[in-house]
Amino acid sequence: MTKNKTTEQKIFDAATELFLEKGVDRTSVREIATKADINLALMNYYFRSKENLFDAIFSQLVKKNTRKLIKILDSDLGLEEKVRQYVVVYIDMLSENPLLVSFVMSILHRSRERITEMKAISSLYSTDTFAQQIIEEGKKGNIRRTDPTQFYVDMLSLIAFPFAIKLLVMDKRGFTEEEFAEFIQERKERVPEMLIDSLKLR
Amino acid sequence: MTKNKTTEQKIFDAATELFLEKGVDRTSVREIATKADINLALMNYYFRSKENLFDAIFSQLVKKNTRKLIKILDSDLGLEEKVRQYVVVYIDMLSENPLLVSFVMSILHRSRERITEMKAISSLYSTDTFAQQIIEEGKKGNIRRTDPTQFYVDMLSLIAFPFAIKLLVMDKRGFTEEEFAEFIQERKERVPEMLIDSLKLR
DNA sequence: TTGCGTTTTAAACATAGTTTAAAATAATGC
DNA sequence: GCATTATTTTAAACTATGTTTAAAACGCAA
Repeated sequence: MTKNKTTEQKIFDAATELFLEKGVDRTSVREIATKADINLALMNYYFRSKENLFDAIFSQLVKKNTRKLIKILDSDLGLEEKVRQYVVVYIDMLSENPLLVSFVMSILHRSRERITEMKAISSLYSTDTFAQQIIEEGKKGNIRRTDPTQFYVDMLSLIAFPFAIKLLVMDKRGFTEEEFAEFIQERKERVPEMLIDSLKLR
Repeated sequence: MTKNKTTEQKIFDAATELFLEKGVDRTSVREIATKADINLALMNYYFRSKENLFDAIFSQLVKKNTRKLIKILDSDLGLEEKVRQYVVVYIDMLSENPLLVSFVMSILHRSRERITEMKAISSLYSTDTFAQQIIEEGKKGNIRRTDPTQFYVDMLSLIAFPFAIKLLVMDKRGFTEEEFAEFIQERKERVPEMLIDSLKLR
């Protein structure tokens, strides 16, 4: 019963598992073929190339994970609450799926010029109600006048970068996996506080 | 006169240029050999492997660039001034050498387990007077009690990550190179302010 | 059952990093 | 100054990668 999968699905699933486990570059097509129990050439038959297969997998991963985040940004929550929820949900997401980060990093490093063409990227865009909200609240004098792009970049940086430098932090501080996880958990309070503070009038 | 370079130097220089220009993965050994005007096998003769050559180049790049940063952290400046200088010098460094970031990112993504073995990493470590300073000032009640690691990670994130997601930001906001450079320049004021605010007592 | 489009296969191809073993060159000892 | 030894350079081959090819196997409608 577990084996009604189409060939395309078998390839997709095997590749996803391997890519997440050992990284794209360190996963060979022959390895995928073996794990999926298919002929080598079928990978190129169904997906035109390994890069293409990667794109497909990445798109699916991003879509699956960013839906909730975009929903928060586009909701009608107040700015403070919106930031709080976004940070916590995002950090939880990366905590549960730490490989997503190195996955994303590998794209940023890969294919420089082609990055904007990636289908998946488009799903990273919210409808910008968040940016509008920051501008509006600034005009009303509820918060400091703030460049939404700067604020959004601050937010992303404080959320995602620690995962990217995980191994460096662990090595420098002698953290175990558990200690690093704890370190990250603390950030679910620290980061929103910092971001909201930066919006406060002085 | 320009050609008294030893073979090892010729390889090193050609590879450095190519790695920075097109990335490590997209630079072939044969290409390096051609540019350096040497035989293909000499690359393996002088450096044991391409990965090793990369390590050597990376070490040199990191050393050359981080000296100034470590000096600031280990200086006897006050905390505020130290943060200000560190952020500005770091951002300037990455602005002038934007390829350093994608270079570093590629390492974080590469060789996961071997990362701590990298010679270059050690030069990222200051003698931790900075951490001590944060703890001391916290005890004295001059600033909020703060986990130095958290603060350091905040700082690094706000400085470096925007460079890593440069293409995403440019695409999303329709920035030109100049506009992105300007965006980064603004962060030289914004980021220290944010960091210093986070230390203030409330 | 025949014919035709789809799927699968084994084999070959091009390019990558690396190794080898011989040749060329430089250095050393007598 | 020559013979020997060590170092450097070379061309070629080796292995592994992603990809392509052309034939075979399969599925199904006419």
